[in-house]
Amino acid sequence: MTSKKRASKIPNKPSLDGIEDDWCNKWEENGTYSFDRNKTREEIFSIDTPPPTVSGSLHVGHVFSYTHTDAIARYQRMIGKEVFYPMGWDDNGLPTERRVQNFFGVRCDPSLPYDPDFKTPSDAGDQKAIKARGEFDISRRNFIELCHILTAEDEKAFEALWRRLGLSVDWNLTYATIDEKCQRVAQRAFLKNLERGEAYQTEAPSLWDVTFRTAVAQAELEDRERPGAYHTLVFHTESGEDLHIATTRPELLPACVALVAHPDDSRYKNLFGTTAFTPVFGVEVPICEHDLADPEKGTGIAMICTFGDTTDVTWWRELDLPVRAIINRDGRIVKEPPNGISTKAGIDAFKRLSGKTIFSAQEEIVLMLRETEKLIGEPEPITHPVKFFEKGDKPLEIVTSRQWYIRNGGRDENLANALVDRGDEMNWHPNYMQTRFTNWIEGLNGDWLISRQRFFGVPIPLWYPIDENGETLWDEPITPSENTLPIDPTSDSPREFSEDQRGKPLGFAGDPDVMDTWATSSLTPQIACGWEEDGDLFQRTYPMDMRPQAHDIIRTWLFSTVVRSHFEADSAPWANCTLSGWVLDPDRKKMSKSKGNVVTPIGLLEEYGSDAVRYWAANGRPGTDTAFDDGQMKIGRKLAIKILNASKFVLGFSGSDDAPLSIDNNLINNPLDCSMLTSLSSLVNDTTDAFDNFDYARALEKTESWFWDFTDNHLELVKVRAYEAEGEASSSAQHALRLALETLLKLFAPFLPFVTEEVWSWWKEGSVHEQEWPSSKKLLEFSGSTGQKEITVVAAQAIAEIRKKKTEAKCSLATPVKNCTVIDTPERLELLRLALDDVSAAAKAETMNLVEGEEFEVEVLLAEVEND
RNA sequence: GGGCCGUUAGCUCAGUUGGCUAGAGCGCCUCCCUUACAAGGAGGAUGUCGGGGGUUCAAGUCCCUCACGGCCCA
Repeated sequence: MTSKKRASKIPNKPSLDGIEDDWCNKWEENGTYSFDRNKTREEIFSIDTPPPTVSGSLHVGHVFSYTHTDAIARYQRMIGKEVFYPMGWDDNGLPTERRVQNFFGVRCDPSLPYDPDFKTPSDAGDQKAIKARGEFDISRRNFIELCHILTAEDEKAFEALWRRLGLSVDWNLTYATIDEKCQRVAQRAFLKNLERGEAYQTEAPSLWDVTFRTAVAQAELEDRERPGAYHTLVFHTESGEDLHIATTRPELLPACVALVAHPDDSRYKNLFGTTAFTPVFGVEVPICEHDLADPEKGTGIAMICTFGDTTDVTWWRELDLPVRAIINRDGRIVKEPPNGISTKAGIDAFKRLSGKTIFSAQEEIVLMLRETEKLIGEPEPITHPVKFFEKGDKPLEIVTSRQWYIRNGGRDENLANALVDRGDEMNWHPNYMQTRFTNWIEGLNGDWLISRQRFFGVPIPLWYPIDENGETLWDEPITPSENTLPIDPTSDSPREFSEDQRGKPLGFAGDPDVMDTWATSSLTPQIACGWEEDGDLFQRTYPMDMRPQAHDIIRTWLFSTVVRSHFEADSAPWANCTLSGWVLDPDRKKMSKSKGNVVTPIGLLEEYGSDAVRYWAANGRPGTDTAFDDGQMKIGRKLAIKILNASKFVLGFSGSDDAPLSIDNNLINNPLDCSMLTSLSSLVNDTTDAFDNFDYARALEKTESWFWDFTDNHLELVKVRAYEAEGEASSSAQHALRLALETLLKLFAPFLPFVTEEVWSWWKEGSVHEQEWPSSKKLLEFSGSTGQKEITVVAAQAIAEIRKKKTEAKCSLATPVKNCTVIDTPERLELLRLALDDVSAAAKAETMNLVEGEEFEVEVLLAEVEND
């Protein structure tokens, strides 16, 4: 435990300035956080970091939750685990695509051939110039190349921020979800899903965003309150009576395939099984019963259209109704009337709608209903929830199209139960978060739609044969062999064909779609651990030990990752799921760019220092939302400075410059010193338990509290004795202080990696982050039999009381005490007696009297008071 | 409408299987330049533990209920 370093390494005026750059560089040079893949599975702690979306900007929420993970990573490293801690970038997906379009002023046209001579637009980033020239079209491959150019820049900025924050990531293990390896993994996993029947395609109604022209999955939906209006339409029953139907979407009247009411609704019971005729179009539709019909809504009887909302889809499926689709993928009414509309009046009426947007179609149909007097009264305005794509700004439509799905239990109870059970294989921190996972699975009502009609993503790795009539045979996909992955079916051709057969009769067609981003990012454990790429690494790291994330992605990312591991490995992907909360602004609203309340992390790191920001973050309890509070960062900075100063003090007793700052346990024999170490030993116990339970916040809180008590009381009490140049009593104080400091630096290291490393470097070799976590058992051994924990408590109370008397007398704490009398129980006096010299010295008391009594009380006769 | 979480000092939050007089920091007030620290230190005041009911010798903690806030989903 000796060190060759000298006390002269300790700066005169310790400072936090610049320590981030210094230590980031040294950690990189020394490979402090590099992963040693020769360790066995038992020795390794593997962390599945959810890759942040690189085209967005990092915000304090990222800093918050990634700090939590890093604290745990550092703890695991110190208890001897080889930490596998890779970082990824999620650059795959729509946000990147949009950014690339805007930044370079280009649009992707997947039908264009790849242009190998394409040059990056010279006016990239110049919005004015781009606006002047307008966007131009490029091929998918060229577009993706531009995506790579832009995300590479983003990744550099992200990495710099993470390094500055002090994440102990091994930066040699970085991946990006659009890189070649990730594409290969995603395509391989898809092909395996396909082979096992876990992936399938079907022509089905799916939610469609007309702006982005893409299908949208259930997990990407959000409800937004929108104004609407109930229009009351007049249908006719087969016996010629009027039937009033309230609808918010009269423009879908030509898509009406049935009417529906609740089975118990006495108003309509006698109509079930009969038919009615739609107004204007005169189409005969059945009147059905279904318990999803709400007797309270409108007139209690609703029209079912293909498709107005997801309830329509349910009714259509369960009541086995025909399809009369009238909305195309642009969100306009189709040209030709759907089957069922056969009268001349009906066809003429439909012509007035075709080609119109939803909005103008509604105006037109209202006009027609008025003309035929089939609209009762005025539309009644209401506010109701409407489904949106979370990134979109027009209501979703439901269109029927051919899409790929992966089974997720939404249509298969056995699978759903199996996935719920996977939740039991994992430890959830905090525990109650598992309920959200279970509830989400139980609430699913469809499989996972993974095809996206976008460009920047992993292509669905399939081709389809074209028959002699030029019809594409969608049901007979051609799969690539695994060793050719990744492929792009729009530019690569299947091995049985040549490129000139693309799109021709008896040739082939490539699947034009890409996979949902989650279809790749749900595979991060497979990607990071080298599934089917590096079997040796895989068996050392998978299933992973830990996966952190914010609680809002339980239903998306967490869930889909469990689905993929369930299929691919028949296991849960991780042993532990940790959930972090959100950073809220002071009004308790979620911080977000659109609200303009986002603070840039780099500014915070520069203003308060990385340790201070980490301190704030680490105070956020697992799973608990935390208000953004720069006051906490100021406190964190204060704590870091206090650590510097206290360390300087503790290490400043070495006397002559060439005395090594050693720790010799045998020299620690003073009862107060031993008592302090006993107390420290139980702190180590508490923090170790907290960390083992992934409760970093508790570990920090306990350590911090103990540390402040240590500086306020113990340092003050032993100060005089420690200053004595020589002697046994002085040595005991000095060596105990050093042992306490060494221990504290280790306890703080997961939270404040910079300041602890700085102090460590003053007197020790190596990195504090590579040290062994303190052992409470060893500390107990060092403190020996005299280490009664209460001595330090009693002594601290006595000195605190004396300080209080001095303060009440408005005297300096340096004021000498003529006589001090402590009244207390015999047991406590016995303990105090063991530290009496230190208490007396710290109080500057000439004489100390100990008097037995019932209650603790201190009487102080101050020297100056006597003189007055 | 359902699920989950929260409500403790002016503010931000601790308070683990129920157990001494409910705590910390910030802010506020008073004092102190003391040989680690004035970007510091010492001390002080501050509570209907959201409301109501129940279980218990004992409830901030357990149960019921209501209110408010947040998130997720219908």
